[in-house]
Amino acid sequence: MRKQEIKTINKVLSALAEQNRLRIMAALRLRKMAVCEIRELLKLSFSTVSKHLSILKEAGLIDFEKEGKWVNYEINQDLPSEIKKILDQVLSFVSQDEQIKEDLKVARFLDRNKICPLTGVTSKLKISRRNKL
Amino acid sequence: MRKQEIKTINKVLSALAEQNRLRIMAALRLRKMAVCEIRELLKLSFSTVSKHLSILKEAGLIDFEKEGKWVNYEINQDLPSEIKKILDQVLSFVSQDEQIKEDLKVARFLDRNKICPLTGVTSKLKISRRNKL
DNA sequence: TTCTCATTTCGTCAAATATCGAAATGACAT
DNA sequence: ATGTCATTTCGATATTTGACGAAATGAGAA
Repeated sequence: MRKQEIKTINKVLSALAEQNRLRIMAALRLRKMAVCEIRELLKLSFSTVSKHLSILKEAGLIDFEKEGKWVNYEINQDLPSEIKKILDQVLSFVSQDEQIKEDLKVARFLDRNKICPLTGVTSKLKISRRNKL
Repeated sequence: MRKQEIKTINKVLSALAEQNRLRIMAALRLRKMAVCEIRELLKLSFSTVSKHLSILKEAGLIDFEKEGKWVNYEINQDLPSEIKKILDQVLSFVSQDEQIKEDLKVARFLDRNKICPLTGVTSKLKISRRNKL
């Protein structure tokens, strides 16, 4: 079995080499968050946020746990120490960034119960479900 | 002036998030190298190698100096300490990789004077130059 | 000046990526 | 079992990226 650290690190670096995913990681360092909260923070579509999360998950950087109808994402607590060091360095560097600072302020006050019902995609769903029958 | 650490780190991470560029960085940690040596190591075309080098340069990770007809690339000695820490962590991690280990062995014995003249792209160039007149 | 040759730039192509809206999923409440 | 709702998956599209060969560049040699 050939050692392929380069593959591992490549996945991690690729996952981190995107602004929205860095914002997600920075926010998750503050606290665990549901997808809809992250969506509100980044102002992206659900599908896009979900994709970003799956990339971070695939790289082993984050994990999730289900809580009722929500899925809470959090930074993986069992990261290999070398990867953890890199992540910490990266996140401590971006913590100086104005956008990230603002994100953290916003994230403190995000309330999933207020944010999530307000997406307004309900009626269309009903119709398409009805057609299926 | 808005602090944009996220842009900076994004450039660095994007530059490092590619296997061939990681191989280049690992090799340059061993010693400075000319483009043709790097080309030989990676077995890619000159244009591709040149592009990789420009991306690493643009991210501030490497520098070059001219030496006669060669251009020697080397790791930037004046990296901000936070970036240097990240780079060191990344390179120390990949140093365990089999491909990288092999690269380093090869890099020790690469001789630019033997490698570079053997590319065999000469005659075509002469023709195109002649047409220009 | 003119030639040579290492390197860079340009144009193109295929593959990968970021994004979206629509539809599917799946857990909880009714 | 049915409906609701947060989330994921799918399909389409626009952009970016990695790769190449051909041509341009530019410094040193002749």
